[in-house]
Amino acid sequence: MALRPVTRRSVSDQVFDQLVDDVVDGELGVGEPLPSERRLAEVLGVSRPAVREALGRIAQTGLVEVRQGGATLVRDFRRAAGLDLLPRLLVRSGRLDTAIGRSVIEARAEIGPGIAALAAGRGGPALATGLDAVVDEMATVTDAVRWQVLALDYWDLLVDGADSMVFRLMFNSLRAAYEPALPALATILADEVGQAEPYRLLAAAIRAGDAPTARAAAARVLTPTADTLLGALAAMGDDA
Amino acid sequence: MALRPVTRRSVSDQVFDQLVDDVVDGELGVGEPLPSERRLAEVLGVSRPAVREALGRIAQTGLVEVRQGGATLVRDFRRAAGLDLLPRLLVRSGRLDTAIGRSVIEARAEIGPGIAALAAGRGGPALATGLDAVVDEMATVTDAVRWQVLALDYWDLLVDGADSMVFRLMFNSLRAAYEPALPALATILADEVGQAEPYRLLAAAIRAGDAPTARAAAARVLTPTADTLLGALAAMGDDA
DNA sequence: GGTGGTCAAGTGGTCAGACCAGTTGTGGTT
DNA sequence: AACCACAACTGGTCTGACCACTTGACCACC
Repeated sequence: MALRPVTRRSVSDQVFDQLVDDVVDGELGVGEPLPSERRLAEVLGVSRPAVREALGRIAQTGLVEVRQGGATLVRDFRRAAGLDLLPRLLVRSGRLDTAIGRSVIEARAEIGPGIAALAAGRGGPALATGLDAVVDEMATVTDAVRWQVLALDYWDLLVDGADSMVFRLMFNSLRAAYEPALPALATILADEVGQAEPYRLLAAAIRAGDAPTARAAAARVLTPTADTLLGALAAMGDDA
Repeated sequence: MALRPVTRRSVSDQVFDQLVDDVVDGELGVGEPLPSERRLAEVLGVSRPAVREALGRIAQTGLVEVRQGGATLVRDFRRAAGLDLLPRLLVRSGRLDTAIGRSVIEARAEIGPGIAALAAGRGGPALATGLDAVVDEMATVTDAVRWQVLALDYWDLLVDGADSMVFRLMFNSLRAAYEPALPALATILADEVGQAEPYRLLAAAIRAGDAPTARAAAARVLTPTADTLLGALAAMGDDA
């Protein structure tokens, strides 16, 4: 019996979801006005405060622009939204957007080595020891999902070692985007389970404080999985 | 007569600002409960809906966790927040945080070349022509702020050419972070005004579809300004 | 023909007070 | 000691009212 926490969605959460989807899917064109708060409340069968709470969060996301006295206008999220929007773009109405998935994988492969290089210069042996501990556990694991979780833990440590708030926040945003899809990812990447050697080499480069080697080692960690995932995405795209 | 738009801050905006600052500055420790909504409303002299709108946005940012029935708890934003929080971390209570400024500059220098490489593979001559147009204008400009704005326009085009939603959203977040500081940046980088040649070389590499050369050219665009800015930040840090 | 003033209608901003729903701690019961 | 019931919190939602602002139409006036 597999139990999972009950998820309760508040009214304003549901309004938020619905409006975000409408804006992101382009059902509401850029520059067009949203219905008034009162009208939305009436149509959706909720109170105005509930609508307002949702709209306030949507405005913060950069999807709309609200102006007192005037109508609330739809903005171009490609220009105005920040990385926090990524999770909602990646899986849209239950389906994974392959183009966005591709960009996530590319960004991961592009940024990871930079993080490793910074961490090599700043983490020191303490970081390397922590990484090795994770790798030791990875080497013994057989469950594909557990493997992915440990890989995330590994990168979490690495990002800490890079001592960069920007990369930390980027990592958080990216993790939030693909954590929901982690079980699916684990299946696609099942063949990689147990191949801990690249991770160990990266940790060694970190211990040595060798930034260029760490950069290359990180690329060797990331590139194979990136290729596998891009291949899987391409296959999905063909189906659709 | 230099006129600028009047900025009106709503009550819930002010509550939002205040609470974000308190959490980010660590005045409210991680795991600690916030005062109840009713209490906050009373203490701040505003209505409960206003407090709720602010809290909802703060929760979305990942700074707190609200649970019906229980208290609202402070989370560790280093773990939970996304890149959208960056602007509020970079300038905190009017002051620029040098450690975070450093990480922004590092990230820019690290990611820029990757974007250029992607754009070289996807942008084509059309992109290069657009870039050249911006460079042509840069070459004629003498105002330092105007120069920075054009540089941003240049990168905006480049990011479009990379055809990557993740990099686009990252760029938006980073731009949101340092756009407020742009006048100050322009002063520090005044010496770079007019030096458009690196930008032109990058555009040429894009036109040729030569990703490795584009990567190197982007590094040559970014590294000098990064060094200058890091130096300025270090000087600021010494003062404090 | 353009300028500025006036006004009504519609929009978002804020408030007060009430009630529902869920959590937590307390104290009694077994 | 384990369990349970209840009271006193917490956040969630609604209603209806009023304020502040923008918009557009209309109307003088120059």
